[in-house]
Amino acid sequence: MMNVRIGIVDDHPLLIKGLKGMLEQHSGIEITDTYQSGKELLAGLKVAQPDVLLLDIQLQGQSGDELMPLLNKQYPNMMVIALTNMEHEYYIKNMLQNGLMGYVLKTSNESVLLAAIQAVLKGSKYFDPAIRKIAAKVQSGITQQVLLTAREKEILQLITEDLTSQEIADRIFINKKTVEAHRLHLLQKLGVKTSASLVKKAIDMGLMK
Amino acid sequence: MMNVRIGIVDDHPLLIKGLKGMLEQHSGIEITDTYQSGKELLAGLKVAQPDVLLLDIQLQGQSGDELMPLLNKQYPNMMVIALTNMEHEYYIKNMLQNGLMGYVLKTSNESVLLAAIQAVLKGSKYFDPAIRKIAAKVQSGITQQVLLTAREKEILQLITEDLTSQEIADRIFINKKTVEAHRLHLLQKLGVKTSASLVKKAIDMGLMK
DNA sequence: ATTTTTATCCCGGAAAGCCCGTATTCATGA
DNA sequence: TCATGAATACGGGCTTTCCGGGATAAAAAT
Repeated sequence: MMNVRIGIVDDHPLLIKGLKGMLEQHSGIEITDTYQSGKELLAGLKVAQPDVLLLDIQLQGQSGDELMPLLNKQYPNMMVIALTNMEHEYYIKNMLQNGLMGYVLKTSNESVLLAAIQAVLKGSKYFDPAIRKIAAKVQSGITQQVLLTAREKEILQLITEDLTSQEIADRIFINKKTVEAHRLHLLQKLGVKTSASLVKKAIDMGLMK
Repeated sequence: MMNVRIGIVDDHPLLIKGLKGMLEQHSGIEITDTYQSGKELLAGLKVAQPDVLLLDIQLQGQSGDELMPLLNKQYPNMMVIALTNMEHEYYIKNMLQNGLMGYVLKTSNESVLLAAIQAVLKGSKYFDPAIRKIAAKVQSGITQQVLLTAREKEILQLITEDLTSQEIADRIFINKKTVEAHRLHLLQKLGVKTSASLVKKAIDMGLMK
């Protein structure tokens, strides 16, 4: 394998340490930087950029899919591979639209990760076998992605925090009827008829933690 | 450190491989077995038992907190340390009641894990600093465990499946008012006032996946 | 430049959920 | 055995959500 400098972003030090030890046994691979948060990453990249970045999505603070647009814009030559447990269409689509080159699940083994690294170095995209079906669907544009507006996400969050529409309205200074309209749109977008199953479905789809 | 044989149960091969490489750099530590599922674990333990078992909770198939009672009964001399992201009281309590000796979060670093291993080898319990407050609360018996009846769990499940009280009533042949009574008890037990946040809380507490 | 879409906001009425009761059954242990 | 509590079941009354409308302004597409 050609010489490659790799960066790792993950909030699990145990995983970083393990991954580092593992990857460095391969000649040509060098782990140049590891970061435990988005903040650390952004600071570190100003100093030096790796060729390939392994990026977890679930990070405390700024999440991977919030970071991705920034990375794509500021460091377009850095190949980013998502290394995560999130296998929801929502994230795969979001990340791909922002220049992600590879997607590897943490449940995969070493050979998959190495294959992904080699692929993106050649400029090709790489998807974990376990998510190829979803990735193909997403890339073909067949999916009609459920996209929530900022306001809808905000309402959804407050709904899970045990607030009624009236309480939400008071909190964010809009009419109660408007909150109910947002609720209706949430129900329609996720294809359910009760707020209870809305929450379940949103969690299942990865729209919220 | 004294000689110790360690087993690891986790469905992330990357983490296992990394952890193994990391721990084996310490003299006296030997990783004798690694398992990717509860099934593999139970089969493997029949052949040989490690001194310390690092057990993830979120496993596909049988989860760690389902395995724990079995392990405690069949292999009481094996010291089990939970190595997981789950930091909910529900799990900590459940696991501790079934003989768990240590609880380490995956967001911790190497030294915490080593400290946990050393502690349990001496027969003491060890908790990750990040969860000591919760652990103390659980051990002191202050918490009153939320216990749902079979009927309540059944209703809760149907609520998340997008059914109204009337539909649930029709499905299981009871009066709509009775369903609403169960709903009320669910709300009271979990300390919320809407079904939407009930679902969120139930998931957070691990009462359902 | 003008259509089309999207996000946000508002109303009225029907449906469902929430909260106060009470009743019956059943298991437990004083 | 009889008291206690817990689980299940049901009713009335009030609140909230749900769902049919529709309006407006901003952004995107043509």
